[in-house]
Amino acid sequence: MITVLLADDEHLIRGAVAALLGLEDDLEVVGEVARGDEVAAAVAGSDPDVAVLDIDMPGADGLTVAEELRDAGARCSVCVLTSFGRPGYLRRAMAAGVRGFVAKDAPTEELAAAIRKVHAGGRYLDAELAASAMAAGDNPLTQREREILRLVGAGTETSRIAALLRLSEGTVRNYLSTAMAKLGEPNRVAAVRAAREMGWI
Amino acid sequence: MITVLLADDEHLIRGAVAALLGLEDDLEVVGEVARGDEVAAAVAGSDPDVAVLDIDMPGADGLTVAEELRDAGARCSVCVLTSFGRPGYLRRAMAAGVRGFVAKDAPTEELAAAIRKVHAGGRYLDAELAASAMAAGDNPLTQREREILRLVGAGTETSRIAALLRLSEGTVRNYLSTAMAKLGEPNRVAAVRAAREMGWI
DNA sequence: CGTTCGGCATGACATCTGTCATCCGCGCCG
DNA sequence: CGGCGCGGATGACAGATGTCATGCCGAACG
Repeated sequence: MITVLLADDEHLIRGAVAALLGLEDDLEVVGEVARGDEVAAAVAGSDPDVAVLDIDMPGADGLTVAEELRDAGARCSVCVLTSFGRPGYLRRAMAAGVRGFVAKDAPTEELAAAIRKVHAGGRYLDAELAASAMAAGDNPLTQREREILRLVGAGTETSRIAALLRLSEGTVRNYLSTAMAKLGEPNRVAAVRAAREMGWI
Repeated sequence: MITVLLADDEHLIRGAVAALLGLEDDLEVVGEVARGDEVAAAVAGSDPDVAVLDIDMPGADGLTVAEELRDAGARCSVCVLTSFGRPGYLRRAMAAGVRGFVAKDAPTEELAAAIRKVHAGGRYLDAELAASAMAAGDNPLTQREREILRLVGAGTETSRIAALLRLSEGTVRNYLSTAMAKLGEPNRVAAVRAAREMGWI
């Protein structure tokens, strides 16, 4: 029997996935949490074989949590679940020692298959996702560029961003300009959208 | 036995919800589709008692589909499933004759309960959602403002928006200005974010 | 009927944004 | 060591953005 911990912020989805896994004879859901920052405690408490983490969560996102678990030397394997085909996430997940990567629009059987494979010490990559990650290539954005794109995406004014990062406004605009050039987008709104889509911010 | 049609673009989630509903003795999932524009055909084909529609779907969003079903005089009741607490969606759903409205982060039991209630001719509203809808009030944006916010959100340049809508650029900026004022946001990015959050675009 | 109001539309103006040339500092390699 | 490339940082400038005053039209109302 493989024990599983589920982390996803949407209660209904979490329950539905639990129901799905419950249909498998060799899988047992031993814990559920709604926030990234609750995962560590739950892993310590219920000691699951595999942790299934959604990426978009309040508290801490799934990838950050995976990095924490690796650094803490946790016993359990990690399987990440992602909404869209954000290729950039895959690299970070790999770096965090995640061995399972499943897209939410993958066929139903894939999740259980991924959990088994990961628990056996293997890797599981959604084929579509892996392909789009190859196609997209590396994240070309620097730390500063990502930071500023994130703030712009939150609707922050340029002046506030400059103050927050102790930069001149011109510098902030300049980072945005290089980011827009790298992404091939004509303005900040499009750049934020594109970077989000790629999983680069 | 209540027959159910599921519409959600994420395969895994759709399968998981189907598994969840499969646990209920009186519910049977008789069809699944991944796109809004496939719903009408599936309803005609499998003649379900209740259609469970996600709002965010390619092809046509859940609310548009609900309006279509109502206009076509479809027999089946509709239960809408929504990701975030986008209060603005609720009003549109009500107007479209939707009688069930469930948030994806609602407790697991709520979906089955909503389906039964809706099938019996009653209404089902997620309490949290209803409360936030009351708090948020009406959508203050005009048709034009919504149209332009949507285009800006897609990263379209002002000049292209003007061309698309046969307006002068100044007019486009003006609609954005009034939208920003109504939303209390300082720039277009923030305005788009706020409007999305409220379910107003 | 006249008035009033809200949505639509425009141009002019001040401000903000995006681009460019430039400089600094650091790590790397011949 | 000297030179090169890259990320970080800046200010100046042209062009895009946000605001404002204004006008038009149709619906609502006395």
